Amino acid sequence: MFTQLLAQATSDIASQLWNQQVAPASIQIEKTPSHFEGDVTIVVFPFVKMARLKPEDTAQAIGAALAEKISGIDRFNVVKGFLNITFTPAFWLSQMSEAAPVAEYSRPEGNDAKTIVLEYSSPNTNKPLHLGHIRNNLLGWSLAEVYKAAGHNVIKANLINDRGIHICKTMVAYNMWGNNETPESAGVKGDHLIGKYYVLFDKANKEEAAELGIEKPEDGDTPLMKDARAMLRDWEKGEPHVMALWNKLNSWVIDGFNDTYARLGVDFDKVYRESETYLSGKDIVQKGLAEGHLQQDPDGSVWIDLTDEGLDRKILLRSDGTTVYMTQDIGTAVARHNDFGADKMVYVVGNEQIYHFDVLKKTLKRLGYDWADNILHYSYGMVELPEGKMKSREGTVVDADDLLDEMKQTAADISKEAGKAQDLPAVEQDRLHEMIGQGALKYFILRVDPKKNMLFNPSESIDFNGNTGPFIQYTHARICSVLNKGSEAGIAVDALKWFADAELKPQEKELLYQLLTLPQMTEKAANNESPAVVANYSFELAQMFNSMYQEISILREPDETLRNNRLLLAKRTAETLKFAMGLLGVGMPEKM
RNA sequence: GGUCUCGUAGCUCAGCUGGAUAGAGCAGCAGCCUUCUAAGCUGCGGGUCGUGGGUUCGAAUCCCGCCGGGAUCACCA
Repeated sequence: MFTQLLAQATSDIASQLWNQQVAPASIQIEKTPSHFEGDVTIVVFPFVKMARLKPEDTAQAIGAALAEKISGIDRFNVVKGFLNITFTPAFWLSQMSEAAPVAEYSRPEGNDAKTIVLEYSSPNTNKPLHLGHIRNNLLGWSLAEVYKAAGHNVIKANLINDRGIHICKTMVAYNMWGNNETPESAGVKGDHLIGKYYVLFDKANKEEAAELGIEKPEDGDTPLMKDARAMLRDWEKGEPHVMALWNKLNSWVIDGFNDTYARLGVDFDKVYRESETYLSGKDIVQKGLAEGHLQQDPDGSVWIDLTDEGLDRKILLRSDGTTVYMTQDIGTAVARHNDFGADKMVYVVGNEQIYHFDVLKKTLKRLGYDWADNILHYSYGMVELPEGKMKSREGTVVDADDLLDEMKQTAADISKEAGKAQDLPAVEQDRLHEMIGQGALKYFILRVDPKKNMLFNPSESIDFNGNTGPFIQYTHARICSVLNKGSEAGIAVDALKWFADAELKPQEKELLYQLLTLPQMTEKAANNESPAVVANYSFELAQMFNSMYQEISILREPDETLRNNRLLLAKRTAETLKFAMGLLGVGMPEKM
């Protein structure tokens, strides 16, 4: 974009006038605020010292030199250390025709393209997905798209946690109360059926604990917990009847997950099962012990001592020689690094596991794997309800499938009330409502800073007006409608007419500027690893468009060149919105 | 207690690699649909950017202290 040109020219001027090297990337160039005259502003305070001039004179000197170098500069003015530059109409108009098509931003030529393995979702197979999982899935998928848009190669991975005490609990409950119930016979998704038995187990276990006076039902010695632990031992031995049940229940859950993934438009290049990887890491730890990086206690357990790095002593192998969570993560990280030659490994996991990943990275480094520095724990905040954290056991969760249904229904209600899209076939309307409902949900979740906890208030539900996904979808549909009406009336968009010498309105310059910053925006989103950047950019763009063309007419403009410029801007806006929101997984309807 | 993190309008959030008068949306009030989609637009009211210092031409943004919320520190995952 032209700001890079401007930065380069300014850098050259600094070296000519004051013999100082200034990196073009470090020069601050911004859109001029609307209450000052000018199109873009260069902040010249950093040059004041080298110029040995007052800020005003420094800006004046740079401005004069720039005006000589760049013919597109019409005039400039100086306010304190701010150099405000105004370009000629012809210069502005040339920018659009020189800009690369939006489609090309999706795969820029990146010479620093990295191979990134990005793990996300990673659910437990004992209960259905809830709103917290949705945040994980959307962030993970969208982050992968953002990386791709910045030119990286991404491998999306999912490690399904299909083994352990939690699934044994549901197996015990199913054996006791299941009566051969299946998802088909119960008429529910497999993950919901399994979730029912998990809750049943927990409830019954609490009752047993209360009767027996056991304090902690979780790790206490209730008969039910003993059964569950016995089943886990049988599973590890590979007892056929246990394996059969385990396979059956897991396949139900995973089928259910896959339905939800498909509905959300979330996918994976590689799916791992913890049952296949849970033994990994043991040999690595034993090797590390032999090499003297680790310690062994008298009872045989193996530890790493990270107290000198501000952490604690952590166990890596139990006294019976079995692995723990950390051991498995060491094993899978090494395998993943070797399998994919990954430059970077990203784990999308909630912020309650910051400590765990801190230990993982430091342990890997201690074991001699220097690439541990390339591990990023992409930790996101939790979704809170007005009454506090979501807790599966207390039933204070927002179920993912229910929420998706509700969003779709709300979209349908609003659409019907407004009398929109009534002429579409029922199937199309259904698809539209799904797209809008999901647009509202995805935008709601992705527009906030991933690091922060976010609040979801079910009683107020998610908005469809204002700074929302549907607003951006609406803007896109409106533009499509204008373009369609135009072509019906024989007014086609002609890219060549753009060169005509017609002044752009200030708002149109702002819109054009925003459109031209798309590549910088995707780069920023990738560097900050934040889909929220994309969401906020899209909203600003849509808002600018709506605001401007509420009053100004596009198709009824009598001047052919002006009309064509507006059509071009409109078309470009629609393409940009579709591309940007695509990074968030939000579909853009042509009608709504 | 140690470590990490968050605190911006009544509410939900932007802005944070320091820049000009701190922005949106929702909620409230007042307007705008025989004219390209009103899921929209325009206007009004609403702020000691938790607090006290420091760094400098300049701090919501960087550093330190304090106050308040959250997370975490298992032979669980």
